[in-house]
Amino acid sequence: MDSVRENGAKLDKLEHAFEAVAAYFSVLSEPTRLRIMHAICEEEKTVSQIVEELGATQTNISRHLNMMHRSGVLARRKQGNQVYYRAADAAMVEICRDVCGHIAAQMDEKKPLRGDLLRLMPKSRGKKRTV
Amino acid sequence: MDSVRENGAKLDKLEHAFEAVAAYFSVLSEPTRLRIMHAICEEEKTVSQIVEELGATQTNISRHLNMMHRSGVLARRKQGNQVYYRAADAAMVEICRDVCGHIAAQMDEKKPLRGDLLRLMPKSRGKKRTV
DNA sequence: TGATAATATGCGCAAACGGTCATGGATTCA
DNA sequence: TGAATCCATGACCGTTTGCGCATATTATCA
Repeated sequence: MDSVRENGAKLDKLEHAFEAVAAYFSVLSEPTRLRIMHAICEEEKTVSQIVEELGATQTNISRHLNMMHRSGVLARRKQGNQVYYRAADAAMVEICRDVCGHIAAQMDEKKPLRGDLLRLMPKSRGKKRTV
Repeated sequence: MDSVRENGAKLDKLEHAFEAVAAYFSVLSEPTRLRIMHAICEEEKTVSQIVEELGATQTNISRHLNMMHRSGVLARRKQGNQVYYRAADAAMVEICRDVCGHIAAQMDEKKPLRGDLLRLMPKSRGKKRTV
């Protein structure tokens, strides 16, 4: 019982789990990806819609969207020429909302955007808000 | 109402907020930092305790601890020779626990460590668990 | 079929990041 | 005071990451 070096097998699993969790958080650790979440958490949108809304380049948005899709947090649907993306991981959207509330609260001890940040979630199914 | 370019002032705030939220998630987007959270979320520990428990180098742990402290998620207390670190952001610990549960659930559709991951939080004040 | 629009991707680049080694600063103890 | 312990930090390095440019791919439309 000296340290972390004993029931090896299980520990490897735990290690692997930490990497998975880190990867999960990585998705949300980038402003552009957060803006994307913010843009499509309520309704699916096409790549070009998102590009226009965020004022970013198509290449960049496409990369982020693909990354998020591979990570399983976005789903996509192709319709003719265009591809619609939407949030596929309700838990992530909720976590986003929680953290946004948390940050907004500790950012505004002066009142502003909090509402906007919280908007990250559609009809907020009233709940937690540890804020 | 063409795009994102209208009520500018507020928008800048929102932009800044996205960066803050991304920074917040960045803290959790690294396996070693997650292991640190896992190690001290229940009780404060000294740097050397953490180093030994994680089997990492003192330099590396120290850097992460300082980073997490500057980010406001850890608090520290110096006592004599040593420095005790502890979780200072209850919301973050809770988010960790939520995500760990989420990931554990979608990792084990085969049953293992889930319990260990959830242990991330001490006496889990029964709640959500959207899992 | 050829032109055009929507999206994805290979390549290269600069910056950020995680890590190590060596060292410095502070505190305890003999 | 000097040795030893604990922690932080500067310098450096390889890898990853976010980005843009150009190009490929796919689908619509004339």
